Amino acid sequence: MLTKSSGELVRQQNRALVLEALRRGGPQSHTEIAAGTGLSSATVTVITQELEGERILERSESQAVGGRGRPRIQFRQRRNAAHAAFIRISSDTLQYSLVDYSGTLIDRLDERRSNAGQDIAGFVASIRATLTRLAGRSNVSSETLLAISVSSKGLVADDGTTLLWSPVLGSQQVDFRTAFAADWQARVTLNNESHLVASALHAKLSRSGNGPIRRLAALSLGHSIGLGVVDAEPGAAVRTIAPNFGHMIHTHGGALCRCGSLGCIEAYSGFYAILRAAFEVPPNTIPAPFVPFTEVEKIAVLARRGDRMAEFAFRQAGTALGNGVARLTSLLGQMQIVFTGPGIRFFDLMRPGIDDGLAASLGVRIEGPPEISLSLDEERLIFEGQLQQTLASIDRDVIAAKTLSQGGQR
Amino acid sequence: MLTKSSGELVRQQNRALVLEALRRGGPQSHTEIAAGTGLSSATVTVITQELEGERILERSESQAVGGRGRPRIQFRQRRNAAHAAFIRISSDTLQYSLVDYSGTLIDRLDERRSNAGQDIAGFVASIRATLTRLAGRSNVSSETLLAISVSSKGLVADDGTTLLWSPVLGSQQVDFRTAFAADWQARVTLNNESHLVASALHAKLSRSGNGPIRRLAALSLGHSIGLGVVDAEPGAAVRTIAPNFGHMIHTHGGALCRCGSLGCIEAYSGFYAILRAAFEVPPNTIPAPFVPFTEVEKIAVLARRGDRMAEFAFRQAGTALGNGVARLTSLLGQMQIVFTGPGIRFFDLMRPGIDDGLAASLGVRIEGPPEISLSLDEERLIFEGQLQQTLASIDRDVIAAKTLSQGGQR
DNA sequence: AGTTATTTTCTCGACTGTCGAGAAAAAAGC
DNA sequence: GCTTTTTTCTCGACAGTCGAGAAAATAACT
Repeated sequence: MLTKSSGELVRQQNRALVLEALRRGGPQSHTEIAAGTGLSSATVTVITQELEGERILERSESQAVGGRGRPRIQFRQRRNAAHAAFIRISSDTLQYSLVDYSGTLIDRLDERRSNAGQDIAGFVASIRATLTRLAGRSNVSSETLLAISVSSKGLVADDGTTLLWSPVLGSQQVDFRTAFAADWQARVTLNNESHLVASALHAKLSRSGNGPIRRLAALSLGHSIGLGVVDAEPGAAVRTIAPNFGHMIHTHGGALCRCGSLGCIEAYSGFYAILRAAFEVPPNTIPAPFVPFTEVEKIAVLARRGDRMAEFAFRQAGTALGNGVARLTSLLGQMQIVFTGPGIRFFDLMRPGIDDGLAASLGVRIEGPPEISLSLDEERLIFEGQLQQTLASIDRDVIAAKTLSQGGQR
Repeated sequence: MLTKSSGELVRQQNRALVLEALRRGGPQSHTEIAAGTGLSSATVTVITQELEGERILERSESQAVGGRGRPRIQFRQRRNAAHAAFIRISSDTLQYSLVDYSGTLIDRLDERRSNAGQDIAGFVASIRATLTRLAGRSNVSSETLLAISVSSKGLVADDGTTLLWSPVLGSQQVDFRTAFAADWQARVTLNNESHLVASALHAKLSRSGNGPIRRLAALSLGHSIGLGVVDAEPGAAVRTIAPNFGHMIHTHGGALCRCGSLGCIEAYSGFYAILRAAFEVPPNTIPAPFVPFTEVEKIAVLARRGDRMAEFAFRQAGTALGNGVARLTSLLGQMQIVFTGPGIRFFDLMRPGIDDGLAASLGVRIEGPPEISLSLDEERLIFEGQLQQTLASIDRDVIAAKTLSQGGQR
């Protein structure tokens, strides 16, 4: 449904535009902002003065670019205007990062996770304590910590803050919004890792390539299988989804998955599934909770030497992935696929199965196979995705809070 | 990416708002529009006067609602301000409809389709000729026919006008935009039927129920299987997709589908597939091009009497659908499902299979099964969907054309 | 019939926002 | 010190929305 528009909304929109330009292009002068946004010079003056008064932007007279004329003065985000915290939950560690409003990392802390059974309350309490410690040692107060972004593999609820199922906690659910409500007023979001990877890759490739990419999927291969999809319909806002891909049904009544269901993609393509298939363990065997990476590598060596069962294990994993991607494109349309995660070391072994699984689909037969590529630095992409999404959301909030802000004084 | 905003855009947005309110609530007076849109009375005056000057709206002083005070005067769409044509392609008929800007049907024409092999050029030529005849006899000129909306079962390309694959034409492709370019300047769109059904149902149920529905899928059962999905993310624009559901892979290397692939959902759940399974014809047999509805009914009678193979055929069809819906919700999230089409007469027979196919998924196990209902009047919903989408698109065009319009004179 | 009450529509001035043009500012070159 | 060049800022014009109250149009009342 449409909503009313007015002069004030126009200003909001254009303020957002200025901040977005600054995010995208780094510190910029008055004229650069005007060129980048399409706003007139006069309007840029008004908006930057306003943002300066609210202590969101500051000017840095540096950058003595030789040349005639009045020197440009650059505007940049005032670093202490806001802060954000990221918490990355993975199977073996918890990584905490603290960034300022300009997007620079100011502190980081890695905590080894004990895989020993910890109850959910203890888990949450420990995260709360560590975050408080991290913020404390950088003197970041509840006033300026505006966003907390948690990332994990697994299934996120529609509310965007509840973890429904994860490889780390199983079906023990956590609502991170309520978890942090007592300590912080920050806006809390929970993101699937692959979602962040897809988002970061989309931004990166759209910048470098020719024009924005229509649709992109990031598929993370490892012990579990993750998927993030970015859909940039021209004219509309970019939309991202983090489907429950690893636990989408591959074959009805098929192999037993770690989640307890039968026939999930993960039960064919996850590390434990490859192990199971290679050693001809019956597919209804309860999967090993952890598979050392070296074990999978051993199987890969066997497969590359021509071992039939090892070859079959990777091929079967590929077929499940190929079918899954074919289903994805049947539903959402043709898209570019980027594989990430530790599993891409074995991509060559899975490729025949993937192609096989893809070719089965009418959509692929008509429109051709999707463009497939690999990306190695998953970790960095997760961080970049978190950075982009969170700072953009802070920008939006900062904009909306215009009148409420205590700024404006000198 | 954000775009520049300005005063003129505000006016555009608010003009659109007024037209949308009129679409939703029928003819309305000045005050009703103000209340419905949230705009001030003064603004409504300016906008309605403008639209009247452009000969898009007209006032009808009727509706002598007893009561004191100055009588309300109602604004309504000027019926001749624009026209739209709908062409519905189904396996046995071509239905042409002509509507005016107020949304009332002014002419309709049904043409029996000869199933005899007709070449694609002849098919297109015949449609062009009939549309010209229909418009001619109602005196609708190329100037006022602003939109042509074609609907069919099958797979629509990303461009929104090319039919990639359809049960009617197979993989003979047609780009309807170029097909009509010579005769009309109208904006041409091609929609999947189930897409339109989903869109109409979403609008209808959102109106009647409490608040807008988050997500809804319409699944059409018949000779082929169609799916339309509406995703109304709060805050964002409503998004609709028309996936290639019938030809999404159900089982890798499975039964032979009419499209030539192996293992499509349709190859298990389409009428011909039910027939094939019930009579124990090998699943790699080339499917019958047309299955009379009465044949399927006969099998249903058998199944209801307890015939094992007939029962199995429907159950298997249900499992394929259930798995498909489970995959859909894995990717897009939980949603309400509405079944339509002739196949719902056998819904009771498929239900066990559907539930079975759904239950296999982790998402369903965690969030519970989706809400499922049936809807009988598929044909009417297709028309309503076409009406809503097309008139809304004409409204948008009309708004944008403000300055270019030859209106304004008296 | 004339007056009053009531409701709706329209008009006017204030306010907010964008824009183009040109003034003011600040540096390099001569 | 003056000129040139480039950037930033200021000013008036213009477009749009809004609230308040005037004008319009009818029913009810005397």
